[in-house]
Amino acid sequence: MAVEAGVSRGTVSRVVNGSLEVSPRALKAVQEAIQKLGYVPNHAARSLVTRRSDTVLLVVSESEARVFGEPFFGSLVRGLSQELSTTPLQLQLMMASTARQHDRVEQLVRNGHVDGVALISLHGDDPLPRNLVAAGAPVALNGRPISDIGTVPYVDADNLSGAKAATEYLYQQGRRRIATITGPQDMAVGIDRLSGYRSALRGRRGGARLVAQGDFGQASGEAAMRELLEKDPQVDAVFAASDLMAAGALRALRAAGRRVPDDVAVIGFDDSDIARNIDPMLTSVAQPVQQMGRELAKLLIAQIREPETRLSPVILPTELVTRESA
Amino acid sequence: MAVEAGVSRGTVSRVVNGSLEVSPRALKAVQEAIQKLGYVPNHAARSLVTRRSDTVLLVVSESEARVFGEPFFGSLVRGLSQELSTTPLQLQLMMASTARQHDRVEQLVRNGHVDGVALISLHGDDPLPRNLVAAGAPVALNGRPISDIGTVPYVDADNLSGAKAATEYLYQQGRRRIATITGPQDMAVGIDRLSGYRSALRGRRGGARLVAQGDFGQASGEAAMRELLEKDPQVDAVFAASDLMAAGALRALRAAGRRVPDDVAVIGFDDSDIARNIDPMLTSVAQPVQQMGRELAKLLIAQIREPETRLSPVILPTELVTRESA
DNA sequence: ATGAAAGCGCTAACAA
DNA sequence: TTGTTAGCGCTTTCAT
Repeated sequence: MAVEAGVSRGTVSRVVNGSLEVSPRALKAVQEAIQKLGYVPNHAARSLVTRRSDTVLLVVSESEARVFGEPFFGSLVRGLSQELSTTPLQLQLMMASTARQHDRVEQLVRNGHVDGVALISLHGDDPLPRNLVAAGAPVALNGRPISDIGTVPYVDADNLSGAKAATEYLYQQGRRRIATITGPQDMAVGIDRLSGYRSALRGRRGGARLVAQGDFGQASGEAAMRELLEKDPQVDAVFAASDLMAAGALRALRAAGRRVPDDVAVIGFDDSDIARNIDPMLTSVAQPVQQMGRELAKLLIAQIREPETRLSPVILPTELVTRESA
Repeated sequence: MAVEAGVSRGTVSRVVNGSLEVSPRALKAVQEAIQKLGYVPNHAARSLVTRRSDTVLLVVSESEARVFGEPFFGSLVRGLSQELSTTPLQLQLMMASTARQHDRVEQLVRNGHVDGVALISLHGDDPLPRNLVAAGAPVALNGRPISDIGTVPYVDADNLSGAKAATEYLYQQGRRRIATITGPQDMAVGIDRLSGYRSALRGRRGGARLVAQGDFGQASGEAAMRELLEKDPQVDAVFAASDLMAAGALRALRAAGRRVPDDVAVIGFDDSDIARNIDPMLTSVAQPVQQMGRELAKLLIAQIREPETRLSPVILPTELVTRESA
């Protein structure tokens, strides 16, 4: 390589790494040699001396993956990958739910095998992000951590506004007995979507406050809807904190002989495949999952470039997609 | 490290790599030192000398990702990751749809930056697998390649048997005018599911052959169902090559005033979220996606361990999951 | 069974 | 601006 271009290895290295202190002549010679030989720097050798790995790790704490549903994962990865492709960073993947696996992640970080870590679907108050930050690694979270970590930047959808918009929409449609089916209240996403509902109804007169608990799953939505119908047979709208629960609600409503949206309007959350394919098609709050992946990557990239940066959370807007159900 | 254990670096290396030619004494000393110091070998340094990367690359040819639906991706990755976690291999991810990106994958392989490549959601007759094999890299495909490559091992679900089982089930339920909604006929998965339908009806008397084309998407299923109803208003069953198309068919049937399953039985394929959440819940053919991920990894691992191995395709069984729609 | 030493391909500090 | 050189941390002969 160096011979081919008639320069020293040092100069080749300078060209490859975009150093400004290279003569146009040498630059050209090296570039041509690179072309001709199809030269690609050896990653291991470079990594050995620079002590960078040019790798970011995506850690999936499997446990809650189900909560978000799988499509979430694919879109997020797509976004991450997209953003990383503008850098030399490679994306590495690891599932880690057990403590043992978490230890392994910590080791990878401490030994400089990865330059940064993105964490998704974390357990409530997992200590992993804290430990990682303590180890001095760039870290970014997906989803607001429930125990406020303060120092770890995260990306999340604006669940509160989304839920609020959905509820307000129902109110504006003239609905006055608006119920909600919540997600688990030990997760930020569950809490925030309930807060949004409450906030929309605050100060409104005539608005009933009908809350039933769910776990984001279909069955829980169906049960919750039955419960709501029993509590208040007059209920004329329901905001469910997930599409799956909305689908369950739809079943319960049909079983009870209520027409949707004529008798009861239904809104879900996530704008998933199900929303588009169920009958009636669900009005739902969409979150920009792929964009969230991109922002997650950006958070990491910024920290890797500028190790001392303190980043703020990134909250991405949600959007109400109206279809047949409300 | 070496000092701590009172041995040479060479011996440490021997212990770490499980060489048999180490005295129990030295072995113990080194192991204790490793424990004490939390030593982890530097991956870059090792890779530099061994010329292995201990990394396998998962390449997603984005274009068709949609066809399978996103949940597919998540489960597959989970399986892959699970299987790889029993080895020192790391999973690296890359989206590559453009020719440029394909080139990059080839370069990574040629320069020994990855030890093997798994390819998913390939375009019909993508040359990438061939090129990769030519470059001497272990390769494994997900989904039978349409142009028979012959030398590249792949993993696939038994689409033919699955489709056949679904159709036979309909027949056994007494249905005699069984239609099908196919997937695109330029993909193995579309072709095989149609073949399965045909094979089930072959030689059966009274069985109508009603075929309508779809593209795996919901809208195409709805249109296809309308078309089928027009062609044969007496149709009493339909096998759709995807759950999405089955969901579309359900819509068309409801619009036409047919009851499911009373008037028309419906079976989908994929056993996706939608199948479980739609009303009526879909009877559907399940494929073991996570298992497919595991097998994909195994294919790679086998080739990495034994470079000259010629592997056969792995066809995994499908299963008919009966619910309300048939 | 073990130590000594060479060298994997690269970057970065230094000298020129 | 460029060449020279010293390692980065590891594995792997080759001696012993």
